[in-house]
Amino acid sequence: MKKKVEYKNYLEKFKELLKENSLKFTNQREVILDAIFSHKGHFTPETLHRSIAKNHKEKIGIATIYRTLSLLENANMITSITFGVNGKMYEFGEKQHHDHIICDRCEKIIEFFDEDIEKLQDKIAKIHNFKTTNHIMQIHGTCEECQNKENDKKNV
Amino acid sequence: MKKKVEYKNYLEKFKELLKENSLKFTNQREVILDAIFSHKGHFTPETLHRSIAKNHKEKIGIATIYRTLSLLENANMITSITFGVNGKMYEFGEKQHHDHIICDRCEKIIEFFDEDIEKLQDKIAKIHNFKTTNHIMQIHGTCEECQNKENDKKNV
DNA sequence: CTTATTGCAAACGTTTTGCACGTTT
DNA sequence: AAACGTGCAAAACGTTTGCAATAAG
Repeated sequence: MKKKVEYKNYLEKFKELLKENSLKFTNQREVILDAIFSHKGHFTPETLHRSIAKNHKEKIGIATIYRTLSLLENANMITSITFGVNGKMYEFGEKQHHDHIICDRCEKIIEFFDEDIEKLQDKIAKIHNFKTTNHIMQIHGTCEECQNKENDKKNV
Repeated sequence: MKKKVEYKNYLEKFKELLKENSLKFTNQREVILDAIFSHKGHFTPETLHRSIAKNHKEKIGIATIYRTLSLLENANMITSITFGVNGKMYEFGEKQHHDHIICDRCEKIIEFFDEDIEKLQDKIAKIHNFKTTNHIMQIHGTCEECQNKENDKKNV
């Protein structure tokens, strides 16, 4: 029940966004919004596209996916993160800002938030007279699981 | 004079790297190394390529640039940073680890280092039993200069 | 003379775009 | 009806790769 209500809000917000900009509420946009909402965690335009192809009868072109994702990102309803050189990842937005720990072996993503780091970032921006719009912080390495796997191999 | 000596060290280090891996010291590689060294600040494979085309008579294929950059990055002689989705940036390596403040208007890059942030990152990695290989931290926003430009416009 | 390296062009994966057609307002 | 959105295929972008020719060890 709770989820239903949340989605309604999300959808309402989206509709307002469209109205404010004289954009149109189309079936495709609704399907994409729904798919984003029900997609747990992180997704790429590709995974979203596949997930829609699987779970909805409507076939939506990849170009429309890209266009809608940009729209939503600009409206701060989703957030994007860039890792390497191969594409962007998105995540359902609106939640509290957080940063990422990324396992380069299994590509697992762990989210974290640290008040002190946030404060230090603000301090540094201030020192340089910088007006911050956002920041990126990623810790790359090997997660516990993958470390264990590596050790197992060595001990054979 | 100081620079000359530094470059010699850099070149020596590169030659050792090659020898250790039974790789060859080619003219192209020397030119690329030189170009990287004399390139102030940050560069992309493209800018490096153009700079070589301009300042050296030898024409070097873009593929060779990419291959050499990977080589140098793996050997930790240069470092790469990824911003958006449009390609990598490199910087002359070996120097102390640092992070970046990026102006999204004029694309200026300011480097900074903060001991406390580093410590906090280690702390967080430890909490999650993560073995860190490196981390990325970027503050995005508008630099002082660009803020002033914007204000000027408003006050016309 | 063996092995690595190069340049080229083709392939790659992701993202963007032009355009004729469809849909929302 | 006007304006915006769509799907498609083609283009664009940075990057990687296969290959035959070339250069270094």
